[in-house]
Amino acid sequence: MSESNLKIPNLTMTMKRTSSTVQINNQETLFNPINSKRAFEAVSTEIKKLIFKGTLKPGDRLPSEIELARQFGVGRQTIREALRLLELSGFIKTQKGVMGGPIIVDTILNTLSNSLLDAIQMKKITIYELTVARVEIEKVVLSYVIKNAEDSDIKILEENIHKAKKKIEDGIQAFDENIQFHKLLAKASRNHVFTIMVEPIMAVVADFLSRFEQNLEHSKKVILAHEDILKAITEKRGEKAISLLEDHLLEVRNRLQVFIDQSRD
Amino acid sequence: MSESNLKIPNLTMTMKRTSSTVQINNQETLFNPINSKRAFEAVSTEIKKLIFKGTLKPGDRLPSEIELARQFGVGRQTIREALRLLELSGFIKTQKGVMGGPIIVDTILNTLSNSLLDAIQMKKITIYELTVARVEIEKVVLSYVIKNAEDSDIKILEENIHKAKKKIEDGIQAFDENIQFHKLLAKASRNHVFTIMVEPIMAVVADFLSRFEQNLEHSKKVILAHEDILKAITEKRGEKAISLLEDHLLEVRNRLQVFIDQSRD
DNA sequence: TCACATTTGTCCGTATGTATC
DNA sequence: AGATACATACGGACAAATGTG
Repeated sequence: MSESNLKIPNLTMTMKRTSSTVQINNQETLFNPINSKRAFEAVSTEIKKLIFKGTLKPGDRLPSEIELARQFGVGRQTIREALRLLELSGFIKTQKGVMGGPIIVDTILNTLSNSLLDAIQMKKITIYELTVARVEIEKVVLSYVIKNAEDSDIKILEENIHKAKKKIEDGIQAFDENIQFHKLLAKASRNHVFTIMVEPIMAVVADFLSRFEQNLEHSKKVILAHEDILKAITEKRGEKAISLLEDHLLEVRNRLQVFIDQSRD
Repeated sequence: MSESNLKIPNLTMTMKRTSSTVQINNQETLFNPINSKRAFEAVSTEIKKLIFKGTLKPGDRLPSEIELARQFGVGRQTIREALRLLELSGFIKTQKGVMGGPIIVDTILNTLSNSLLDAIQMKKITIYELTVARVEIEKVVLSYVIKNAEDSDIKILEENIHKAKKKIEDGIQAFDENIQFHKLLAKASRNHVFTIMVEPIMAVVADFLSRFEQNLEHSKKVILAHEDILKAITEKRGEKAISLLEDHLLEVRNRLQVFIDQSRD
């Protein structure tokens, strides 16, 4: 399949001080400006650059560790540590075996969700904060859905509801579909920033909601709320849609209240 | 200072299948349930557990790599790869030298912002999308600033403006301070989720703005806008503040119009 | 200032397991 | 089934940084 006699461009250790991509460290970040970049960081950054530039795309195979070590002019351990960074950041996965090696993927949003969970476990973020932010962001998202959504988006949302209803008819809960609905809404806003922000939040919300014993009645209720919202969207009744969404989200928030109370302070 | 004759509890390779932390894989994650956990992942998970449990707290020093390798019954390379995961996740930093070693820190929120930045760069988000999202998110943020900001937050914002003004008087642009103002606003919302979201957005905005030749006149204008906004905040005039912010951001957006036109489609 | 010990950073060689052909 | 190519992992070695006496 994917050709992989890739030559990492002429970076054979051109990396002395890769003028790092956009930095966040403007100020007071108690971090690394002192620590001259380590080799594995430089390698990781170089590969990331190639991915950002589009030279490397999901599905592409990187050369094997040994070959990477040769091309970058570093040892294998360095390459391995660089790959660990890329893997944890959601840029690559590794496959063992003969046609294996590092493969470019795009699972950054998963990565984000996991980090969010870590942050919650470390109590740096409370579920209260998260749900508050969720409501606000989704309200904004919805206003852009009404502005920007195309027929295809509406169709996808309708399919989501349809699938959910079918499950209910079969006596199965539609948990995943109901979470998915909100992610699809974000996509329908046609703004990737919103998509990126909503995805990990919904993953965490799903994680917490899944700890309740769900029941069919509730699933059904959620679907009906989604249906109403979608209807208001198609009718371009913006304010109606937003108020429906708000009601819906506040109800979900109440169901999470147990967790919220636990984490509020 | 920090004692570090820590003995990692009796985990001398008890890790066969550490029942992985909270999972997110609800759906379509094409991921790892098959792949039996690798040694460095197991080590990483064990150490993370100790951090979550509170056994290890920020400031604590972990044993040296060699000692960790001994205690876990694995090689040093495995320990190093585990440390890379923990480092990138914001749980530890490493210091060289005699009193060095892995040290527990808590920079998870930074990690989150960095991941968001990766996602933004990966999705090839247009400046148009970015500025649209920025305006909306900052408006929400500001409404929470007015609700939640404490005197200390206001003070910090005032200091920011003061510092910026001083720079202008000295004939120096106050670029960083003017970017910082928006990050500080996010912090003053007292919702960490907003803080995390605004950070990468401002990083990208700063990156684009820095490509213009800035001038003192403009810097000054920006500071005055910030000052007006802050004044409206302290006077609890919410709507006024928001409309001022909106004007300000739209003006910035106009300055970016060149790029926006280029990237709009 | 100058050794000295400690610890990360890095390289190399080797062995093993595993997936593919 | 056997050969191949790859990740995974171990151990030894040395350089570089850093704090101590």
